This record gives sequence, structure tokens and C-alpha cells, in this order.
Amino acid sequence: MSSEIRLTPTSYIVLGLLEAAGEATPYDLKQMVAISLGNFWSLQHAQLYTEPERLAEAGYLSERREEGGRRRRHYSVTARGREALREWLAKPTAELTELRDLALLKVFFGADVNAMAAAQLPAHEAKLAEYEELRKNAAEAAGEIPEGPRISLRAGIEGERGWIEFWSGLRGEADSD
Amino acid sequence: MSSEIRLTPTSYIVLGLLEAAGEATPYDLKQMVAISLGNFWSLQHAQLYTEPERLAEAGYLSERREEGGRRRRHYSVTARGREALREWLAKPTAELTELRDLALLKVFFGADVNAMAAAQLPAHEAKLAEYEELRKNAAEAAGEIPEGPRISLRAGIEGERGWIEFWSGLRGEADSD
DNA sequence: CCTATCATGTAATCCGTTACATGATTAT
DNA sequence: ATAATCATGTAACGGATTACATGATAGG
Repeated sequence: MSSEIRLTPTSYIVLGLLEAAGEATPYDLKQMVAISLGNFWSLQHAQLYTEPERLAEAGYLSERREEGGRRRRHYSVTARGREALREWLAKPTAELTELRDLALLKVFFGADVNAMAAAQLPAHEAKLAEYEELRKNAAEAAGEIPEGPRISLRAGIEGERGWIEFWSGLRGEADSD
Repeated sequence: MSSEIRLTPTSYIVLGLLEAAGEATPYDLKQMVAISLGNFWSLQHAQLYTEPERLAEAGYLSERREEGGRRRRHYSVTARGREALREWLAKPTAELTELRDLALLKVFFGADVNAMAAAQLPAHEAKLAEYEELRKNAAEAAGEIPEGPRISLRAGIEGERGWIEFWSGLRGEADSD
């Protein structure tokens, strides 16, 4: 334990999910990501194996290994891990995310705007529909969605609407700014 | 030359910039990035040294080395590079960018929404102001901005407005979706 | 039973970041 | 002249992606 490591967003995702779950295997984490934050911050499943290992070595997680069969590793957050997560959450960030949108990058370099809009619009519309479905199901269910996920979902929805407006506005418009 | 490499967005940025510039050194590229697409897709300057080298090895760029003094490397796009760029630009992408917003991630895991809004709002407002300044200056100048950069700038402005709306909407609002 | 798909995990690679380092230029 | 800053470049490291690999489960 206790080699010094740098904690990345991935680290905090693992910590945050484990804090909520109590104990989980990498595969459990994968499932959790898939149905929750994976929509706006996805991870390679391999990272959900290597990252907990890293965190455990550094003392942020404890590991319990199954004896028989697959010898699955079950992780849970230690006091140190809980503290790190708490500190991270308590520090509001002024950092801004870059767009890093591939379609926009191509347009920047001269790709055909109409063609790009034609490809992007349906994709964004599908994503929006998916989000709205999620929200609807959530509303119908227990009404138990915590604030964080609910707000994130809202951001996703508003973001998609923004993109749809953006690409719609460009389509067919020869020129303007 | 001609080892097989994978072309990443970074590769295409280098190709695109060099295609526009004709010939440039890594430092020139750095300057170009800083004043243009760096706003929505920034790069570490070290990549502007390693990436051209990679591309040159694979035959996408040619390199001319200064004899005296600093022995700067000047790169330019080869036919192969031009072709790769052309193909990439011609293929509209349906890929969607994830938000990957750090502030949102923290909120997802339970960070205080008001505090986060208080940190994010001024940052987004500053960025928006910067973009609008850019647009204004551009309008006053030659009127020569090409379509791609102009559209990207528009995306940046609309994006920032969206975020400002989002965080404003959350501030002070106890609960809703 | 066989095979296709899903569950689960490990290994290798590589891109991107960080750190370091030195030459040029400007300011005091 | 000397310090400070900018210009320019290289090296090392590490996290993220990709590729590979095997155990379980279900369908035909």
C-alpha cells in the first residue's frame, strides 16, 4: 500500500461508485458505469480492472479475493479513499471542458457542413430520445433518483438539444455567422 | 518511411494545419493552434514535436532540416498525407462527443451544486466574452475568416451560452428536473 | 452436443502528459 | 550585464486503448 499515485478522474469514478455500492467487482463497476454516468463519461472496461488495483496498492481501496472458482476481486473503499473522495467533491472546479467534437474538428478544416449536419443530427436526436426515455422511466419508477444523476441527465438533455439546434441551424444555410 | 501507424485526431490536426500553412516548424504549429482551434481542441506543445515526426516516418509528411543554428525541422504534407486528410474530411462522422465535464462529474457524485455553479459561471462567462471578442475582431478585420473556423467559433459561443444557462438554472434552485 | 455470445480478466502497445533542458531575446 | 521570460526541443513516464484469452451460459 501507499505508493504515491496521482488520482485521475477515473480514480474518482471508481471511488465514487464503490462508495455508493459498498463492495463491488470490476464487472459490477462496469455495469454501474453502463447505466449511469457512462452516458457522459465512459470508460474502457479494462480500466475498471487496472484502476482499482492501482488504488488498492496506494491504500485507497481494500481488496477481498474469492477463494474458489473465478477468484473474483471485490473492492471497497478504505477510510483513506473515502477521505480523498470527500476532498475532491468539496473542491468546486472552475475548469472548463473543451468541446473536442470530432465533427466540429472536421468542419474546422473544411469538411462539408451539410453532410456533417446530416450525419450528426440523427445521432444527436437518437441520443436525446434515449435520455428522455431515461428520464421518463426514472420519473415513473420510485422517484428515487438522487440529485447528482438527475442533474447530469439534465445537462445531457440540454446539451443534445443545443447540438441539434446548432446543426439544424447550419443545414442549408449557405453563409452567416 | 511507411511504418503503419494509426492516425488520431492529433494527426489530422497536424496534417490540416500543415496543409494550410504549406511548411511549418513545430513551433509554428503551436502558434497556429493557439490562435485557432486551440480553443476547442487544445494540444500539448510536445505533441507538436512528436506527432510530425511520427507522421514523417510513416510517409505523410516530409521533413527539411535547417543546416545551421538550431537545425529546426520544417515539415510539409506529402501526397500521401494530403490524400489521408482528404479522405478523413470527406467522411462525415456520426460520432458523438461525451460531455466529460469535470464539474458535472463531481455533481454526479454529490458535490454541492450551488458551489459548483458559483465556480463555473464566471469561468464560462469569461470564455464566452473571449469568444465574442474574437468574433468582433474578426468581423472588423478583413472579413476573411474561412467558414470552418467561423462555424467552430459559433459552436463555442453557443456552447458557452448553454453552460451558462445550465448553471444559472441550477443556482438557488432547491430541486426540480 | 456444439457453437455463439456474454462474462471476466490480462498483456502489450502507444499516445499524451509531465518534466526537464538549453538557446535566444527582452527588460532593468 | 544579469535576470527573466520566451522560444524551442527532448526524454521519461503513465494512463488509456487495443488486442488477446479463457470460463460460463444459453440457444439450436
